[in-house]
Amino acid sequence: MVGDSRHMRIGELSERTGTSRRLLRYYEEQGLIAPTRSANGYRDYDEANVDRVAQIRGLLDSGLPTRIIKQILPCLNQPRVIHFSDATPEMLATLEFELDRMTQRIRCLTRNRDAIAEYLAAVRTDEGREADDGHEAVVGVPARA
Amino acid sequence: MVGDSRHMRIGELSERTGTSRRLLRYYEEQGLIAPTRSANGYRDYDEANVDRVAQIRGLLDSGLPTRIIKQILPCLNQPRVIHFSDATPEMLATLEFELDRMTQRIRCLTRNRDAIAEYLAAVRTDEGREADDGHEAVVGVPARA
DNA sequence: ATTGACCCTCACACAAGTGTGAAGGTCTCA
DNA sequence: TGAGACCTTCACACTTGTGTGAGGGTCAAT
Repeated sequence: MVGDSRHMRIGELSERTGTSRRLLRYYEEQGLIAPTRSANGYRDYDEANVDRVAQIRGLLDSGLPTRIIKQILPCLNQPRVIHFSDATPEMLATLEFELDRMTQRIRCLTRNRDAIAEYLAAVRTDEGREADDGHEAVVGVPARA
Repeated sequence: MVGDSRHMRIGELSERTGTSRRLLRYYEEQGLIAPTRSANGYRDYDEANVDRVAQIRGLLDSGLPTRIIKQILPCLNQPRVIHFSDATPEMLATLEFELDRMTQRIRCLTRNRDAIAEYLAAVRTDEGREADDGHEAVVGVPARA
């Protein structure tokens, strides 16, 4: 199957991903997406770019810089298939390093999220009563940077 | 127990947390830490600030801006005890909102981390063989922003 | 042929997090 | 009393991700 060729210009991609045109161009400039160009200079995106952009946004929001996202994206190809032939040793090292960092981030976020969840639960339990005194609840602890 | 009063100046805290003095002052300016001052103008930090700073760094690295960290830190007090009396409704709303965002971040990071882990595993399995052709492996999908 | 809705590039601007350094105060030790 | 190692504030500067707008093409519909 040669795939459906549902193409679009920057405006549509912008609307479908909730991302400003400016940012789509920026991501391109950073090498995160590579739309083709139509006869007139217009950028031409295909369906796969929708997920791609969502992925980029998610990673950016999680604190990864474009520089890193650019490096890990090739391992996360659209048809959910890995094509590796271009796996240099440095590349793999970077990947392992980032894997670790991501795991740390996840731990830190989880710990703090759980702490907040507990806090909210405690406050809600306490609702109605006047809480003018100190109450107790166990809270998480930071991650080692 | 009135707690051990192991105090220190900015230089020591900097070394113990691996954070530049500049940043410690910046975090203070942003209201994330509030050292007291000695008779001379020197900042005076106590032991609890070590964990505090680690926590701040972790959250920052996870993509949370100081503005948000400032809001959630009060719920994450040092003796791992929650003192709530200052829980305004807006505050709780913000907290719930951020809780959601953190959960999304965690999902996105986890998904992508797992994808990278699988990629690495696949590459390693393949090690030695000449991989000049496309190989296959299932990969994760982005998070909805 | 003009209008309107697209697209293009370029560039200035801004907030956040961080580095760096100047100009100067404090304290300890020889 | 001077040197050295701290500390202070202030300020300029860089990078990243983002907004905004100027100046200008393309294209379809009227």
